[in-house]
Amino acid sequence: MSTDPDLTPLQPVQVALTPQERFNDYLQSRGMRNTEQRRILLDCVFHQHDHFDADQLLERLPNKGQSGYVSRPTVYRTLGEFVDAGLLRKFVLDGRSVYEHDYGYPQHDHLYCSKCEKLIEFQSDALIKLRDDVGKTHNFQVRNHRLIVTGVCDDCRRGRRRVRRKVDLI
Amino acid sequence: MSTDPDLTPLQPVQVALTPQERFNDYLQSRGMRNTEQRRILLDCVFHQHDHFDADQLLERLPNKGQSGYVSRPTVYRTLGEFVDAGLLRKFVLDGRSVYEHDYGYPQHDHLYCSKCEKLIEFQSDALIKLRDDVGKTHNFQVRNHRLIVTGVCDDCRRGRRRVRRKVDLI
DNA sequence: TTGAATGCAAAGGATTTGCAGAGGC
DNA sequence: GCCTCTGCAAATCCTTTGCATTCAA
Repeated sequence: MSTDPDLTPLQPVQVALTPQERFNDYLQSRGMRNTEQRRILLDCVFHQHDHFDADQLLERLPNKGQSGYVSRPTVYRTLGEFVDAGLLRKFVLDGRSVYEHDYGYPQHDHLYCSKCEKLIEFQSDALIKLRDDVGKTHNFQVRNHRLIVTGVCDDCRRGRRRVRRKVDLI
Repeated sequence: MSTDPDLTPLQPVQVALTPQERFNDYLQSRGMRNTEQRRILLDCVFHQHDHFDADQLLERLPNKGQSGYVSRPTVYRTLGEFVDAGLLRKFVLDGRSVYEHDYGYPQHDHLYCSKCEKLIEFQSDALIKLRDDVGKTHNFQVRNHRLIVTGVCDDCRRGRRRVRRKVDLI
């Protein structure tokens, strides 16, 4: 390989269906309904690639009373459905549930900057192998894993001032 | 090495001070006081080597009204102090904060069985190297990491019936 | 038409905080 | 005696739930 894989931005994976199509299949297979709220949330979630929590998703949506509004309980319920449907992955950071694209996106892990709270994605085949090897050694059937490497990112080491966000764009 | 390091139970690390001595140093250096509650909790926490959360620690202590009782807020406050003092490490599992020995115990990671909720420790130098290499590639200053590999443990694969606990002994 | 989904309000669980009294140093 | 620590009660934060109404199929 000529370029370092850890510095190549993660590339989308080839998938047969759009997230919308895949979610429709999921809904139909379970006798669930294709409601306006589910369409709004799916569009919002797949409109940009980033990490977000329920609050941040709510902030991107119209306020109460306006058209396109979705209530907080419905946001929580629907995020759970997206995870079930294999569209999103969820993990916990500083006590909040954080979501990221799963469908159409490769397996990866994160560097987490404790100064600016930015998440940086990286992909490592060696980690997958390591994890599987440890599993074999313990006769443990591996389903998945979650690695978060905490430290200080390049920007913060250089002393750059930047807005501190709860969870940053990549 | 003749034995597989992943199957050798993790061995304590040589340390100069007992946890009690180290915590006393920590308290003195900050002008904090050596109270009975702190002594009770430190003894309880280092009396056995396992993973536990605040509730489980409370369950091991005398009830309200009895001698040796420590209130819930004090348990939470003191666990935070133990983490600050480098005695315990904390991580989040299924929405609860779980604590484990840090002082006098080697860096390690966990296999987490989603059936019986048991935690199995393993140590991997290759993981440390991998994590440091990824950090270098991104000019990211690594402080620490947390890897949890989820799956099904040996016992559960064999279909053994066992009590399902919130967080099991190792 | 009919059962599923929504929004509201309220509950829930884990953890934290304000404060008055207790207790190290 | 001073100032920290504790226990109590209440608050907080994030998330979930019960229920009457709305709405997709």
